[in-house]
Amino acid sequence: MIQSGSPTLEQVAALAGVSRATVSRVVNGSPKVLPDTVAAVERAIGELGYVPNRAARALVTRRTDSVAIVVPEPDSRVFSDPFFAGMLSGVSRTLAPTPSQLVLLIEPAEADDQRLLRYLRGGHVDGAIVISHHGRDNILQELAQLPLPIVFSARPLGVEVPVASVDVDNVAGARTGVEHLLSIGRTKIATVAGPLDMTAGLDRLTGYKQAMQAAGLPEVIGYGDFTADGGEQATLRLLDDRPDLDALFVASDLMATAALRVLAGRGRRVPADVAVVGFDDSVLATTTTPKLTTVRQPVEQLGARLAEILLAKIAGADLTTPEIYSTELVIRDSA
Amino acid sequence: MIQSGSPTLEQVAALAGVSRATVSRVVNGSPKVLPDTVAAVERAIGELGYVPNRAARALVTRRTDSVAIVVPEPDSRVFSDPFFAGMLSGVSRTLAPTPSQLVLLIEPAEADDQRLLRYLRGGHVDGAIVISHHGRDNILQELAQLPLPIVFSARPLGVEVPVASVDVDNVAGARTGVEHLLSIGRTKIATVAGPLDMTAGLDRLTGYKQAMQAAGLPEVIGYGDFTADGGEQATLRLLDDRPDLDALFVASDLMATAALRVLAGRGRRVPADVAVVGFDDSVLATTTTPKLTTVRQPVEQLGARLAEILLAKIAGADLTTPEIYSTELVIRDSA
DNA sequence: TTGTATGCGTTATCAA
DNA sequence: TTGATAACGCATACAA
Repeated sequence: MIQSGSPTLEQVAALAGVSRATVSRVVNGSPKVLPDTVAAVERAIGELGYVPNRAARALVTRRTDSVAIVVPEPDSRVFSDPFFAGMLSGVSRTLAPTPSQLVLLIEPAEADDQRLLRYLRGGHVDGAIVISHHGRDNILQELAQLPLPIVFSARPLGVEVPVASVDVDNVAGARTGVEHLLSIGRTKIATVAGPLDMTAGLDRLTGYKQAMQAAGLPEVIGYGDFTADGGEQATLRLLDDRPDLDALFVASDLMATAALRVLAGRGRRVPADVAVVGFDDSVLATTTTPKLTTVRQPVEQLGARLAEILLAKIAGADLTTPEIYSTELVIRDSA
Repeated sequence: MIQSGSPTLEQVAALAGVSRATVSRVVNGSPKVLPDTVAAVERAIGELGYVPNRAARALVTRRTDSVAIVVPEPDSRVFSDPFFAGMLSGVSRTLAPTPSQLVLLIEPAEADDQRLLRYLRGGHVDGAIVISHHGRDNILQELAQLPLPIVFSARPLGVEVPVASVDVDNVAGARTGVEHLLSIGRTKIATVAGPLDMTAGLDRLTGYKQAMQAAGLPEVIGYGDFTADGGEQATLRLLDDRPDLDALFVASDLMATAALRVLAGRGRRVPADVAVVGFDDSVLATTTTPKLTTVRQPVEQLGARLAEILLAKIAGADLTTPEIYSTELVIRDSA
């Protein structure tokens, strides 16, 4: 609607004294154009301030030069999650040097999946990255079967077909966190788990169980939902049930901040009385008192890798396997 | 590249036994089509799973049905800022029921403004929202003068032409925060200010000064940069210079978390010895110990309003004035 | 190496 | 109310 006076290939061609086709070749970097011609065309382009019309190009190439980030999650909590922020950062950094633009697809509150699927099926984007922080949405299966290059940010629960995905080894990460608590002499270690309909919640609980079983210690499990409130409730219950706890493995930093607050409220010193290990190493980990010892996942790198895989798939690569990266224990003051 | 078999208007027309033009009318909800015809066309559309080709449509209508969120800020810190998250949430919620898609434009690390400006000038989007958290970028002036509907998330510093913008009254908000500290009997009130090349940093400092002057009290100012580290340094310096402080007005929640940690480290009780008021009411405000008393800005609503204004401008409205919303003091435990 | 001609899928203008 | 037809700006097969 704006660029009514925007110059076209035609006008550049006229000014440069060549044909439209030649200008097109120059614009697209075709090798077989005489240097002189190239120079003339580029001069004309500069003079006119020519910019290719994306719509016209997309119409004939059938490529849109844009990829979607799909967030099948009406909840605005997703945005304030440092996980999402890191992903976005990694993805956009990888896309920056390419011609591809990033389109954000949020599932509207009414949750009409069909609108989203129709959009993706409509060829408006060349591919999609699904930030499926929450699992078991029945939309995941449909997304996975779309005739469109697609990558998931975590193994999508409940999806049977093989799909490309990028994630950390949540099981091993959790195990490492618990093993650290064991190594500093704690034996009454409880966990505040995440929701079990998410890969992250499920796998981190598994890691906790593995470490406890290997140590021959009894499991004490509280269930949260990856929110601060949920973490608070779970911690309160755990403390009531097992007043003698000496350590807490909390499945996310956000829930860990709540746990720290609850412990302070109950007069328990951290880490002297109760040691606490979180998961994420998000910005929250350094804003707490004491600073949080936590299991770091390289979120930005995951996002970058997600974008790389998608670009490769768009270019024709056949990638349908999960990629798993490792975590790293970051020891600060809480354990 | 994908939708090679995607049905076109032509095919729908053939199946429905009408012309392309008529199908187009039905798709675009033209009132003057016979109900019977509409029904026939819709049946064909459903049967074929027809989805309009956006590129073809954009080519002729010269509208792209997409708007950009521009982040002239290579720093990935922007993403992890709850401010950005809230904005995004508000914008996307407002856009959801419209046909417009959200394109994310991040300035790549090399900071080549020209690429960004060329894209915006190229008619790839119908309008743009600039999240200009940082000010004085010299790109702001160029953005403001683009022949494109544009809205700023804060009064852009250093831009002389009138532009549409949405922000809170940072001056009044800060004043309210300081007045609360005064009302609970504090008199030795320092501030940890934000950077002065940002609207938010500048205005909140002004608000602090106004309140202190009105109370006839001396100003004690430390300068941070809206990061946790900066807040920590500034707080340490303040405490060294004025050991007798009894209150702190910190210009952002993130810096306030750092201040709380420093105070705890120095053995000062909050709020008994030193009362602390933050600014934002982001998720951080409830993850600290004690929970933060802070000045709330309705970030999501600002984002929503930003989108509304942009849509209005795209529709032809001539809006080039700032809109200022008010803040609200949220009293928790730190003051 | 360059130019000509054609078509991509849609909307809009003008007749019918 | 509907249909035929001409753009929209570009890339590419084919010719020269």
